[in-house]
Amino acid sequence: MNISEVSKKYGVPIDTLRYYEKEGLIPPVRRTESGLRDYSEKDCGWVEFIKCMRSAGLSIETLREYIDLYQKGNRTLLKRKNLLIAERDRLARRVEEMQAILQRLNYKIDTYEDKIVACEKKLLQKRNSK
Amino acid sequence: MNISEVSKKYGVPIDTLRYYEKEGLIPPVRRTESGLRDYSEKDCGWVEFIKCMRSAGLSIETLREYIDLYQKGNRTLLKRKNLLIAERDRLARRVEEMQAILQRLNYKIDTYEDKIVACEKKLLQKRNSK
DNA sequence: TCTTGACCTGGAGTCAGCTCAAGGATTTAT
DNA sequence: ATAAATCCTTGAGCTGACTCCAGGTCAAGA
Repeated sequence: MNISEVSKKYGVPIDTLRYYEKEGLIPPVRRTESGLRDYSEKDCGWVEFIKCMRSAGLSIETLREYIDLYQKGNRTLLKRKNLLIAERDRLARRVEEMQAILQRLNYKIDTYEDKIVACEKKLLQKRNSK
Repeated sequence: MNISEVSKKYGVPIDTLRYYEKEGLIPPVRRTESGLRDYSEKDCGWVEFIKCMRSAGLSIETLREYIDLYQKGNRTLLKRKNLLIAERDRLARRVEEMQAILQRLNYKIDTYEDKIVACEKKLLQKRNSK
């Protein structure tokens, strides 16, 4: 699979794919004889994983670290797990925070309803009193 | 309340407070005779609101727009409500996405448990066969 | 064969959102 | 009364994460 196919398949810009690889977020992709990237299934898996984790807010730095550990093989399993746990916990806290803010927004929207009704009433009264 | 008190109270850096005001995220704060900012209760309320909304990911631009509408008075009530609804919907989608990724991370962590157990077993077998 | 489009690299540019620095006025503690 | 801390403004600098550009190579259709 060439780079533009991967780009289309996962909705990640070509420049970003190259950037991720350069930054070590994706293990080096195999090349054709002439030097063009040829993504394997596994490479695609990485692209999808990185896209997903980035969208959850994991930093480039964190993901680089994870891939780095991955490339060192089995002896980093525990470290990788702990990294994932730390990120999961961070994400969980973030989600809770956002849910609370969601509540707050909902409440605020409700009070806007009331304000708008009150405001219309006032306008109506004004009109009637003319 | 002076700027450093507000900064401490809400955990927003002084520079950021000035930046928010300059960018119109907070209505202009009243000054003392000599030009120092003197935050009212209401100003503090804005600071808290902006801090909260920023932490939920609302953009500077969006918040500027909201404060802008607010300062135009009652005739923008509906617009403000609609803005809040749009942001709430965006946030809700975001939260759902993040929950899904949380699931995925949890699953991945579980499989790491298994891998680690399998790996330890293998090591043990090696040691015994020596 | 020629040309057009996709790919390559290295490095510069961009954007949001702060954060810091310089130079000067004001307030507060001694 | 004076030194130290805090405030002010303007404008530059920084960080993370891309995104674009120039200049060159490669591949596939007319």
